[in-house]
Amino acid sequence: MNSLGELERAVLEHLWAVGGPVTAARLREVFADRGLALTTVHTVLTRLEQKGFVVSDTARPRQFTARASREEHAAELMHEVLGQAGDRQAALARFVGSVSADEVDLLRQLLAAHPEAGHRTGEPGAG
Amino acid sequence: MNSLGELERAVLEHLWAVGGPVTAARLREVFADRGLALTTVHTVLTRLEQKGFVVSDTARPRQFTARASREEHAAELMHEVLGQAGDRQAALARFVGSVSADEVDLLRQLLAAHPEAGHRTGEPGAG
DNA sequence: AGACTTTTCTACGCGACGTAGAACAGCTCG
DNA sequence: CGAGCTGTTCTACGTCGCGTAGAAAAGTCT
Repeated sequence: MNSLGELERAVLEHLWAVGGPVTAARLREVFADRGLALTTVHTVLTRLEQKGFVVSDTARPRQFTARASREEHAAELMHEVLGQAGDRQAALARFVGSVSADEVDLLRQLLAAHPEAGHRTGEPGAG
Repeated sequence: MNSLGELERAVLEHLWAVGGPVTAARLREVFADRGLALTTVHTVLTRLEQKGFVVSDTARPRQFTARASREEHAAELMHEVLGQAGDRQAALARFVGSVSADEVDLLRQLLAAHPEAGHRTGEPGAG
């Protein structure tokens, strides 16, 4: 599922941090301390692209961009994990049952502002 | 993070399904269709134990048990994923923003019944 | 003690990842 | 248009995790 290698992970993290498109050459500079060859960076980027975590344009100095933000990615992963749980509801319950108080409050706010779902507490019935 | 091989995964799934302790020999029977050697099953169980997904007693025909239920495991993984997100709140928001309507409702119920946190939305009398 | 069961040790093939050279392709200067 | 530099693709190798299991050691039963 989330099987990324150390370098792959680091590269993806950087793409997330930058937010915008980055070239292989630029990334190489960023990871200068590792003394990587340009092809190494390229290979990693290509693999990340094959795995769907990164996209690139067709411009000449190819621009690589994280397909989703770090948070979107995390949210997606959470869904994946939830999907593996068999009993999604039970897993959700466990999850909610173990988040911090702060996050419980946050969840409440999030749900209060949420547009979706019945929320049948006196709905006129929009549809 | 969640890097389990196919067999490891299958074994863990079975331990979850069974719920209770299982011996290597029993597991071998369960996966008879794969024609595995007993040592293979043992190796897998040992690796799962090293990874912390399984525990075993010291009884002679060693009994292996999943450390957590499937749902607990999923919830733990969700936390791990959330932890990787940098901005936990943003990730939570993304997550909530993309769950199904049914699950949003479930989350509301879960949070309503949740003992933790302030929940200052006008409690009836608790206080 | 002998026979059978269980556990440990060791190892091999394969695929993923870190790593990079070699070759190929496109832009630039003249 | 051609030489040269930059960027891209192809191929490969070492390492490690996983599936797989044999051999041997350790424990159990009668």
